[in-house]
Amino acid sequence: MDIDARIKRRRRRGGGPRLVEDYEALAPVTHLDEPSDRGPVLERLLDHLDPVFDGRLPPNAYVHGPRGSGKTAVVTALFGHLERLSTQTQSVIYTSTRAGSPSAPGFVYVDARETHSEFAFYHRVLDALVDERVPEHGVGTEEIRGRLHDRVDRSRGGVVVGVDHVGAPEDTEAERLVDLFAGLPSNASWLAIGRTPPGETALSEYTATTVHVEPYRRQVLVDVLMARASAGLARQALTHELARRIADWADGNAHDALAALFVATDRANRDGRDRLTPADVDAAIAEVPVPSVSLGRVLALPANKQLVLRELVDLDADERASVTATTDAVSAAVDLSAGTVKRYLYELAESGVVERVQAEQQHGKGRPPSRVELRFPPTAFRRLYDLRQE
DNA sequence: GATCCACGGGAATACACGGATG
DNA sequence: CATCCGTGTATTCCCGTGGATC
Repeated sequence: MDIDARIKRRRRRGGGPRLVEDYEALAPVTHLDEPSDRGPVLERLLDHLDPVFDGRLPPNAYVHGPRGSGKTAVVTALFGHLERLSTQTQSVIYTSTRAGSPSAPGFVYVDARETHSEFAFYHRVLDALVDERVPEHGVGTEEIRGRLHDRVDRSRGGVVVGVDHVGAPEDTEAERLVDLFAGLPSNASWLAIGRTPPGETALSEYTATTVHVEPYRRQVLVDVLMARASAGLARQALTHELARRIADWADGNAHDALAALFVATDRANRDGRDRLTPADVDAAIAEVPVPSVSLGRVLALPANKQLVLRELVDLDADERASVTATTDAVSAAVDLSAGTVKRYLYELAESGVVERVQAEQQHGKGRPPSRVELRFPPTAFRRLYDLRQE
């Protein structure tokens, strides 16, 4: 680690007791390389991917389960390991055969929250497969798709594309994805991950396998919390008792549990304490909305939308009394036009990041305004956002 | 010069209310 | 009394433009 980072860490804790060893390790959006206690799911995913170990492609698949059940945690970890294995195998083969064509399938993880357009999707997959940088401008979608086909057709093993956070069924999301997947090379198969049960999404009509992920059981969730605490907090900072308290409340949702731990930690840290108290935990639990949108989703938003949210979390009640008032307050602080800020707010409400709550109509004239309420814990967002700006 | 996409801006539509109208 | 209309506000929808990048 370089000296700057060491100094920064010292300054940040200001010589007081060091509660937080590592905010990143503690963050609800971070996934550990070895997720705890998702063994059975891992086994079923490996069963599905088994053909890979004979150099063949598995069929398409759909993984589904409720919020915070560890879908992303297990898939990112698994794909990470497989990709590492794959590149190692490739280099072995590369040195022992004359052709440079790799035989082990590649594994690419794509977060649909960050790749909205067709261009972005193919770009992401191609970028993960090749060493050279893939241009983001000046070249059309078809060109990128063509390059991707070339690259994958040349490989013998093909590629498995994992697409996480695929959307709700009502919109045309499933249709769009099917088209997107149809544009992949023939030597590719996909694994989609979402919350929608298979019967309710057209996606499952194209898959041979579906894997269901169950919510965490209470004791397992306690273990998850304790593992996080030991990765990111000072020793003894989180007691078993408090972890149980969080787990009871979170009801199997690891995201919300970790968010509560994160907020509680922030509170204790601000007060200069070196361990969490029941009051910290209670306050944190009160701050996490139910239902809440995942912080990963918030932090995957375009930069300027996050900027708007960053201002929003610092506004006081009367500045949030209506969309118009909020627009005025935010656009005064930010280099965006009022029109854009307002549109953002409506779009954020549409996607569930914030919620519009209609005011009790008071001043007779006109349609009654609605105020904007957060669907995520503001303390957690504030801290994570600020950390990422450094 | 080509391309993507974030912004900006404005038109169209929805909603609430009170008063006018049949 | 039921319905329509005008006004004012909120919300949704759409698309052209331009910055950034290759």
